[in-house]
Order: sequence, then structure tokens, then C-alpha cells
Amino acid sequence: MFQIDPLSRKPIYEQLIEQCEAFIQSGLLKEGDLIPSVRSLSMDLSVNPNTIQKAFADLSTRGIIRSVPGKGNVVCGNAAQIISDKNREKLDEFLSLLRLLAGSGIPREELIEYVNKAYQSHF
Amino acid sequence: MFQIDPLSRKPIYEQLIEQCEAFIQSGLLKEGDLIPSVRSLSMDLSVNPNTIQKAFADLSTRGIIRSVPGKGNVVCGNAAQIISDKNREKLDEFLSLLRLLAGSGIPREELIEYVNKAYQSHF
Amino acid sequence: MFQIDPLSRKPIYEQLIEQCEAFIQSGLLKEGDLIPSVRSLSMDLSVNPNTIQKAFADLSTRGIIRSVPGKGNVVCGNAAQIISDKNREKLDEFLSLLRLLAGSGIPREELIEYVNKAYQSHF
Amino acid sequence: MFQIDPLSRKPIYEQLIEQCEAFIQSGLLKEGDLIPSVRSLSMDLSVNPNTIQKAFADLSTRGIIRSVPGKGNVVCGNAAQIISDKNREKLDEFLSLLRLLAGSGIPREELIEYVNKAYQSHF
DNA sequence: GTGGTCTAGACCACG
DNA sequence: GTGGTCTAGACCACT
Repeated sequence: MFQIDPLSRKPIYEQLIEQCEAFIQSGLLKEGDLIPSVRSLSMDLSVNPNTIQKAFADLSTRGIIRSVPGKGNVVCGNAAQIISDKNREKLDEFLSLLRLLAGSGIPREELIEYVNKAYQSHF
Repeated sequence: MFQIDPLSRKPIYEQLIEQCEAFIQSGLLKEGDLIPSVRSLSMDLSVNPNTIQKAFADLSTRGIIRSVPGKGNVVCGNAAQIISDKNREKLDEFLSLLRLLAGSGIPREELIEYVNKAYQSHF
Repeated sequence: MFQIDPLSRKPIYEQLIEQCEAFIQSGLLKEGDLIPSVRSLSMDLSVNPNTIQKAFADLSTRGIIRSVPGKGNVVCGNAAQIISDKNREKLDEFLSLLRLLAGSGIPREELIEYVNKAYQSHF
Repeated sequence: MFQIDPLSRKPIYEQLIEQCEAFIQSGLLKEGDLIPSVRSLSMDLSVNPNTIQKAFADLSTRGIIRSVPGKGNVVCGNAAQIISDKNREKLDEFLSLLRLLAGSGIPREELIEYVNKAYQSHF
């Protein structure tokens, strides 16, 4: 389920967070679903347990998952909403990137095309 | 001319690089133009000369500016082209951000609007 | 492994770069190998960490090494190729130096001898 | 006669020194010949007089030219010999460059060819 | 005046 | 432990 790219310059714990959020938004993980344990993820991905823990801690403080004693970490009820709200904050980043591309000779039609495609795969 | 936000999590030297590239792409800086000196920028922005130097060194190795001994740094001839080429490589980043926003409830029309605006300011 | 000559007019960071490249070309350092840490090199060579860092940053931007967060710097896969390509660009420098020596009374046979020796140590 | 490349990263005064030495070695300038004045070179090349002066001072202290009051700078008698001796000291530089190229996939025959050509143009 | 190099030491993020 | 960024201040070469 989870995969990490050790070559990426993006921190491993961030990759885990983003993947988990993507799974929830896509419906692959739903409210109450059990998330793989720190230990199993650590072994499967060959990643330091501290790194997994760090990702889970972040998801936990943001109310996306919660630890159920004796069971493990499960997805919270309003997880999808919280994630959507957070993603909307990336609009500024999107806009500055957009201006960069617009000024670099990429045709407007191409970008419009990308936007349409991004929504087609979500209907 | 140059401005930096010392509170941003983006490194100061990166802010300087991006601003310089934006000035060149917008035509505010043209081939042969002299760039403000390391020392003057250091004082104006209250930033250590080394940090300015680091930004200039990066622009220099990428062929965007060129240091003229005893004179200062000047904009290279093909600077705008090099910058455009580099920016186009950020398309992947743009696409993943786009998919994130598309999946977070932002209406398609809103994003299309942003794209159109980005190009209007470049006519 | 690494050595520097603090008296040379060649900058220390350049000496480090060239040595690292030589190690890779000679096969002493291979793809995936971990390079000595900034701090350890700094102590061993009695050189400021910043100077080591500067050398590594250059190698990194040129795709010869790659920093793995929390681990260290490792040699990239196509490092040897990149280095060879860069070295070939020094042919012009070689030719002008050659003409200088040819015009200064050094016998042709002596230079031919040097060329042969340079290749003997590479078989 | 003299030319400089303001784009080169090689200092202007060094370019002047090397050109003057090349003119002497090639026989274009002989013992007793008058060298262009600081003022005329400064204007012709659009170079700061201080820079020309610096080059002449170096040639003068090394016994290659000497200033004749009321006349200008003239080439010394043993100039060619002094220059040849200095150039021979660049052998180390030549050898390290040679090893670099030998290790970068340039065939031995190609380098031998270059050596032969360098001597053919000097017979 | 200009840029380039270097030292000394600090702080942060990552694993 | 690792690398990355930054400050403070020095010295040198070039024009």
C-alpha cells in the first residue's frame, strides 16, 4: 500500500503523510479503517521507526487519524474534510507556479488542457 | 528592487535567485545590465554578504549572470532562455499540485479563471 | 583519503572537487558509495565545514553526488560519465598549454613520452 | 596588435602579459623593439591604464621589457630565453591536465596527433 | 570600488 | 549522527 522514494529530496515522513492523505481522499481509506502499524511499515519500507512515528504524530495532531489503545491507528471521521481544507491552502503555491509557467512560453491552451484532465479523472 | 521575506521558510538565497530570474523574464533586467553589488544588496536587505554571494554564484554557474572582475555581475545574453527552460521543468510539480486541488473541492471554473488571469498579465 | 594543500593558490574547495572526481573516475568511489561526512572531513583536513560544504554543493548540483537526508552524500549513478564529459571540455586549455611548451624548446619526444606514460597508468 | 577578451575569466593584465610573451617568442617582437605605450593601449583596448601598467610592471621586473626614458618600453635582449624558461615551469600543469584527459576516454592517438601538430606549426 | 574565498560558530531539519 | 542555511567578519585579486 504505502511506498516511498528514498531518492526523492522530499522528506520520507512527508511522503508518508501525503500518501496517507491521498488514500483517504480517494476513498481507499475510510473512517474507522485501521492503518498499518509503525512496526510493519518500518519493516516493509526499510525506514527508521522514528520516521514513521513522526508522520503518524503529525496526522494525529491534525485530527486525521487517532490511536485506539490495543488496536492501532484508525482514520478519523472528518479526515477527508480536514485534508481538503489543508490542500486549499496550497493555492498560493499553485498560483506562483502558474505564473512561472505562463511566463516561460508554455501555451495557455496546454495548461487549460491539464486542468480539464485533472477534473476528468475525478468525476 | 530586490526584496526578501526573512520569515519565509524559503531560504533567502533562493528568494534572491527567483526574484532575479523574474526580473530578467519580465524584461526589467536585460542582457549586459549590471546587477546591484553584493555589498549594496547586503546593506539594503540587511542580509549577510555571503548569502547574496551564494545566490549570485548559483546564477553564475547556470549561465544567467557573469561576473566581470572589478566591475560587478552582468546579465548574460541567453539568460531568459535558460530561465524559461528551467521553469518548464517544474511542470510535474504543477500537475501534482493541480491534482491535489482538483480533489479538494475547488471548482474547475475557478482554476481555469486563474490560468486565464496569469496569461492576461503577460500580454 | 582526501588531502589538501593549504598553500596552493588553487582554492581548497576546488581541490576537494577535483580529488573527489578523480576518486570516482579511478573507481575508488562507486555508485551508491557514501562520501566522508562534512564534519569528519572538516576535522581531518583542518578545514572549515563551510568550505567542505561548498565543494559538496557543487558536486551535488552537477549530479555527481546526491545528499540523502540524515544519511550523508552518496555517489550518483552516472557520475563518472558526467565527469568525463566535463574533463573533455578542457581540451582547449590543453592545446594552448601544449603550444606554449612546444614553442619553449621542450623536445617533441619528451611530450610524446609523457602522453604514453599517462595512458600506461590507466590500463 | 594586442587584443583582449573582456568576457574571459582570465584577468586582463594576464592576457596582456601572455600576448606580449607570445609576440616575442614568435619573433613578431624582437630585442629593442618599442612596445605600444600605456596610454595608446589603454585607449585602443578600452582598458583602465592601471591594468596596462600592471602588466608592463610584471614584464619589467622579470627582465622581459625595460623602460627607456623619453622613448617608451622596449624588448630586452634575453627576453625570449626568460619566457621559455617560465613556460617550462608549466609542465606540471600540462601533466595533470594530460592525466585528466587520459582518464576521460580520449584516445591516446588523438593526443599524440595534437602533439605532432603543435610541433609542425613551429618548424 | 568590485567579486571570490575562507574561517568561526550558530541553528534547523532529517533519520 | 547527517546535510543545509545563515551570520559576522577577514583577506585577496582585479579594475
